[in-house]
Amino acid sequence: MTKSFYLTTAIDYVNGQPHLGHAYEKVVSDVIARARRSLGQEVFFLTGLDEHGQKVQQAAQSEGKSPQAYCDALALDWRTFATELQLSNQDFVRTSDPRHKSVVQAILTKLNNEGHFYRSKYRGFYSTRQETFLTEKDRRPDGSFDSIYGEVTELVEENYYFKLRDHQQWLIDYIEHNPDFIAPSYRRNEVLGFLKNNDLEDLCITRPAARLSWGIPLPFDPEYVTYVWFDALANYISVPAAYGDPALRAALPDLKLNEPTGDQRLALWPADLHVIGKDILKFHAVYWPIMLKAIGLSLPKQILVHGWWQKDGEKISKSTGNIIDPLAVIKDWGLDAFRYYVTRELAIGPDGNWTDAGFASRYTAELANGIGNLLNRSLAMLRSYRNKTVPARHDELAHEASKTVEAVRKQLLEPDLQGALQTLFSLITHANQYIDQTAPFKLAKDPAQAQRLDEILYNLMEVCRILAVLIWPFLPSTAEKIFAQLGLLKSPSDFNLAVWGGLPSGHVTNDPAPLFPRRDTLPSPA
RNA sequence: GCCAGAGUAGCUCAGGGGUAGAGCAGAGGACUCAUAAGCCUUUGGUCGCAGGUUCAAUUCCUGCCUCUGGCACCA
Repeated sequence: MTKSFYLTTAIDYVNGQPHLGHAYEKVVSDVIARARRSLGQEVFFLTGLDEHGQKVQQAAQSEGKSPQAYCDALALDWRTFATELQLSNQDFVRTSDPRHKSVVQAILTKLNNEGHFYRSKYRGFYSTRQETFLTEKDRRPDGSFDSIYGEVTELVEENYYFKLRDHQQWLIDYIEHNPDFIAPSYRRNEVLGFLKNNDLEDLCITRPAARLSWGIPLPFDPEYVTYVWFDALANYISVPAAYGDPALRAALPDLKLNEPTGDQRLALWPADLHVIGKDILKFHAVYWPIMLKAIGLSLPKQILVHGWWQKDGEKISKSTGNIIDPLAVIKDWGLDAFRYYVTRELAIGPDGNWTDAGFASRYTAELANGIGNLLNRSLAMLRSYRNKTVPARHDELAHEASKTVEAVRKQLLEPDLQGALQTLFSLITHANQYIDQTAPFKLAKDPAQAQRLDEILYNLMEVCRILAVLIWPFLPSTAEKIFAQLGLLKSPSDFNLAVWGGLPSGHVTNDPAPLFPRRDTLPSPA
């Protein structure tokens, strides 16, 4: 059993409908997953939902539903969302899954037995709305609390805590010795700055069941449910454990979950990549590694931190109506146009700025006039001049194409998705220049130039074929369409197909049809 | 306030001790296979401000100004 490339997204809190930020993270992750598969790796891509907590409990109550029924309904929307984005995830985890609960309880039992937890009283001001205790730092000069906290009450509570204090130094060392552990590097610097300038405080990992019943009960104290950390973060290992991952089974020998047999067993841990938003960096780069070390597991290879989207230079906000509805955009422009814009517009890391004009501009200039038109004009010429039949192989653009292929391969592995798209589009530009320089439409009028015309047409068709393979991780449907128009029966999902000379002489293509029809309207307001 | 980082063409950004670069936008042109697409040419800049080091600074140093991110929740 060889270990798969294991890739996760953050699991989203099931409190409302998916928006652009969720869609972005999922698409980026999916492109990486598809790229790795295309390059020949076995990939396990996991996404899912975080369902426990007070907000869900309250929302369910106000709708007169059980929390589980409430989550079931929303989970349907989120699964549909994943489908609409054409995510290629292998599994979809929900923290209310029985398999997840079993793993969480096994972890808690083990860490409790090994003395990682202690019980302690805490008196403080509690904000129900924010589900958090407030400190003196949260107070305003007049002693009151900001209205974002809602009603604040003072209460005394006994809870369980996870000892973090002893873990600070090894974690600093680990991050310093593993420069790729947190990417981009400025996020790594932030974490190191935090770890070096603050003393870690122990982590409160429970809530009294009396106050919060919608959670996973502590196996050693039914008066409590576990809270956030050992619930949500644990999804990354609960699913591998359910698939019988050897590393996890070894770390959690008392796990009460049937082990799958034969082909269903998977080796996934350690994760190769956690894709997360910058808001949850600390949890993933500080708490999570410490939890894993305590459990006795190795750390994920990389935490890749993406930025947030703005719209028209302003913060996206439901209350001001400054929002993007990804599903509306997809309905209007097509999924691949959406996937293209969010991966092309910004690198993974910095914040991005969504503008409808920018979206329309990339659609027209790059998708319609770029890749769409290149395929269209190339196929149209082959149809007019050679009755759709591919001439003998000729290698005039082979060098340029293979240079592009190798550069894209590197960028996909990094992963530099924006860079890969830029590289790939340089081949489109090159092919368009080639058409102008060689003017096949002039040669077609002179029978004496038939040989030269054959050569040019072959080069164009072959570039289009290779482009489809390169673009497949980003725009799977478009890549399939290109192959279909080229009359190819295979799927463009294998990077090995991006080798020059794949089109056999005599092969007959199909008719051209615009991949991205030009349009003159802006996307409808979300 | 503290810690990073950034200020370069209308916009987004790359670069880097010695005549300033790309893409998009703008202007002009030749062509016609194509989704009136594509191609070629081209106008734009005291490289944030002030000092310093140097034969030479946009680049290195110092100070200042402005902005962004992090330090508290949120994809």
